[in-house]
Amino acid sequence: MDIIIEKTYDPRKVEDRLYNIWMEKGYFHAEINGDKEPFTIVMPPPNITGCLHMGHALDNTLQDILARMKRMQGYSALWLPGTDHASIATEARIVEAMKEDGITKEMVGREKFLDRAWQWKDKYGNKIVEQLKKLGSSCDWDRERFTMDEGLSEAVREVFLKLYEKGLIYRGERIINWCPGCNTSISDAEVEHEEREGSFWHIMYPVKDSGEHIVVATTRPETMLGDTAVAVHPGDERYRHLIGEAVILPLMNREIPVIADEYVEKDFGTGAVKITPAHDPNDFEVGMRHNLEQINVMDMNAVMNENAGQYEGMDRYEARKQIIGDLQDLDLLLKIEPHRHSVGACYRCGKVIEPVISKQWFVKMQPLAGPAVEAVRNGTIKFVPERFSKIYFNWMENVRDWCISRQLWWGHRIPAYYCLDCDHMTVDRKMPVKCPVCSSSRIEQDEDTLDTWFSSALWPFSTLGWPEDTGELKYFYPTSVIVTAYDIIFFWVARMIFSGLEHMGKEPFKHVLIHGIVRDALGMKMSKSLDNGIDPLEIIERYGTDALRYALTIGNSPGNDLRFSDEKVEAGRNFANKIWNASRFVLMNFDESLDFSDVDESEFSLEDRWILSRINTLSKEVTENMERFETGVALQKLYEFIWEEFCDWYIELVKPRLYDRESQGRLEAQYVLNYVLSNSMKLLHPYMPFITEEIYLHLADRDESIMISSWPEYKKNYSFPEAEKDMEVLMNAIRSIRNIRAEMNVPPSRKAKILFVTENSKMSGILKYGELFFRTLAGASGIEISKSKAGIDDDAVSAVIESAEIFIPLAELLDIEKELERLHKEKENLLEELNRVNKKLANKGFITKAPEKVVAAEKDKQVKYQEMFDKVTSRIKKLGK
RNA sequence: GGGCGCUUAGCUCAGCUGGGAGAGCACCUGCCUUACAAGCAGGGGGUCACAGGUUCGACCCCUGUAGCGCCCACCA
Repeated sequence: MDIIIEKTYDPRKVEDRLYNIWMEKGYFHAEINGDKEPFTIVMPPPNITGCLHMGHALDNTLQDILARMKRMQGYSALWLPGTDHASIATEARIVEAMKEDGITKEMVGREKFLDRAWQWKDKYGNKIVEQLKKLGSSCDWDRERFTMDEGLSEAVREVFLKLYEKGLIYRGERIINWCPGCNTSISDAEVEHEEREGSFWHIMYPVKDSGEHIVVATTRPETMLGDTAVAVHPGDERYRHLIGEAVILPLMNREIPVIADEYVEKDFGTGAVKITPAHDPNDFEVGMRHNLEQINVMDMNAVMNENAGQYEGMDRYEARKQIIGDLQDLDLLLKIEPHRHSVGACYRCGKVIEPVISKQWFVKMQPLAGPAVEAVRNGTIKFVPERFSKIYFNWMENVRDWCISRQLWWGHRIPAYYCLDCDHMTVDRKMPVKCPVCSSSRIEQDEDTLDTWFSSALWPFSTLGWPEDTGELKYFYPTSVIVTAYDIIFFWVARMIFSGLEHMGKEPFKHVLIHGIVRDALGMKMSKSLDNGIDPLEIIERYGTDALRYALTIGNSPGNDLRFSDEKVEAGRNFANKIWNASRFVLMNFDESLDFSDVDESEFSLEDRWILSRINTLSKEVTENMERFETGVALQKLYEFIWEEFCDWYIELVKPRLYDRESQGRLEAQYVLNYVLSNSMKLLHPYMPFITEEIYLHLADRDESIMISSWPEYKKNYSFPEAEKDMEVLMNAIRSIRNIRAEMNVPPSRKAKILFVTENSKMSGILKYGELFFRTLAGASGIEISKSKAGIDDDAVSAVIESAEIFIPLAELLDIEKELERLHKEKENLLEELNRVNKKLANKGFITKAPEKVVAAEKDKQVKYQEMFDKVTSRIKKLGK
């Protein structure tokens, strides 16, 4: 058995091999099974442009943890993977690549461009899938989907048509966010607002036929070329006389009216606002109210157009500079104030977005938002942690119509068709052969594609076959939980919720598990521009997948960001190695010839019952934590159990029984070792799938794979609370003795007889049973238990534990002064405890109002501490002449 | 302008529905003990940001303050 030979766990020899076996055996595949409850997770589809980063690693680790546990619990657990075409990001990458060859989109044309895009998808789309496999992801790869698969595209068309017919999708001229970098419209959610240092330019607009000027303040002087009014507050005395008058727009020498509108804040700026309906969302609204002309002064690259007069052809910022200069020359620039204000930028390319009026497609949000809010409010869908529902409400309740058309080629083309002869528009699943109005066959499809998120919004049901009425949908939908970072609640989670409710009539998932983002060791967000990203694959190469998964899970609570550091991964690797060696120990002391059916459970020793009881409790707690999505706490508990209780204690306790081949209870020890290790591996498997499987497969009591083994459940017959208490007593005694020996610098070779003094017969029974442990673990040459202190030498070191005193005769090593000092310190500690308890019990309020159990526990402590205190005191008296 | 989160050991973070403060790393001491030095045993270290309040009892609940961070927002 190779496992026994290698002293160090080498993940590279294990991981790929096991993953391939799991794949071959089809363990990841989930079937519709009426005898099982379904458990479903759909993976947030990574972009086909992407490389696996730490965010993916975290997200998918969490999903895998849940999927693996549920699978072992007997659910038909489906984790459905896939990828997203990511229209805007992918198209940008392809365009970039083409640029290097000196070609543009337009040069090759739409069809050829799409060929390239599909090639790109074939080339890179699979990369991330392979990387996800390195993570150990137990996805059902047979059901892998891509947002532009035929079926999913059909779902997109179906939804579009449905919403259109319902009046929830419309086309119209509105002011939208234009990204001059990506050359497309984007939705409100895709605009990132950032506070920036800017300026507030105060510009004088001359009032017509009067020597007066009206001063407007603006952060964007270049838009003045498109001004069609100046607005003031109706109640503003300063400007009342000007309402209805005309002002001359400088530089353009155009007459524009002064209007009154409530929108204007009297106390902000100068109280007079230039109105540019074509380049500002607020001004657009004002313009609508006052029937103002909309003058677009820029083209789609944010370059000034023919409406910009002499500034035509200049970039918007170049024009700004020029305009400021020209105004200065005309003496119309009153002043420039520094001014912090928020600027909208494209979340993809970072370019400052330009609000422009454009004909686009929109989803009407009000009717969809209502039920989506209600589903979370009434608990049908639960956010974990709960606080994120607030963020969701805030967004959903204030959401504006969703601009869904994009001026891109890569994506789902909008299923709207225009007759070139009569302009009639048809929205349908496929292109009409003839125009239903004029019968012309000259028909063209809308040039635009849909927002990427329009298709991913359908992911929980489109991937299960919708709009077909599939068995998968019936069985696996609604899904159980969606796992994602808080930064895409708006983009994705919110849209899945209203889409699921609208098209399926049911919520898309029961729980939304939100996690934070992964930061670097310094707490900085990992980003390409900072180049501080850590490559998960490199970590896997160096430390193994299990160690990475450990680092991403341990001590993290839902919703919180986590800092990633090598130290954490090292801790994970060390843990894996610890497990490895514990397993080596178990296997080295196991013969295949043994038959566990000969095990006599009534022969279980104290330590056997203790560890069995402990893992029994542990499995209950871990299960509960995991079902509450507290994966970090659960893993912490597993770590402590395995390392401390199992390795440091149980294994050490049973060594004598194993080394003596004739010893009684040897078989039972081997059984318990196997049992506890096996169950520990099962509980740990969701977190560290590889090492747990590798070990599990070597154990005596095994299934074909840990993946299809059953999740440890709480067993009444393995609950031994009494053994837990008694063992605790023994462990405390051993700790006390070790402590003394260490403090007195007693060399390990120096064995000493240990004397226990106790009047408690149960205690003496336990201590007697523990003799062997005191010999092997506490440097005892032997023990003696007596009821009285008579005959105990003064040159012994002592310690008190509950209901017993411990004496270690160490004659020549003993320094009385030092010993007294130690005892005094001990006495002080006990006094402190005693005082606290006494004070508590003297409090009438506590006695009458605290729960009985708590009061009783305190009373017990009082007796215990008093007794221990007395013993230490008397010992001090005895030694201290 | 709203909203949210964080502040706990030197560092990074846990701490479940209030009932004697925890882990990893770092540090100190002693150990190559036949599973493991990626280890074993022992140890030091915290006024749980601050100020009030509720309670018999507060790291935990309430109010306020400060510092840090994040999200949302149409005051140009």
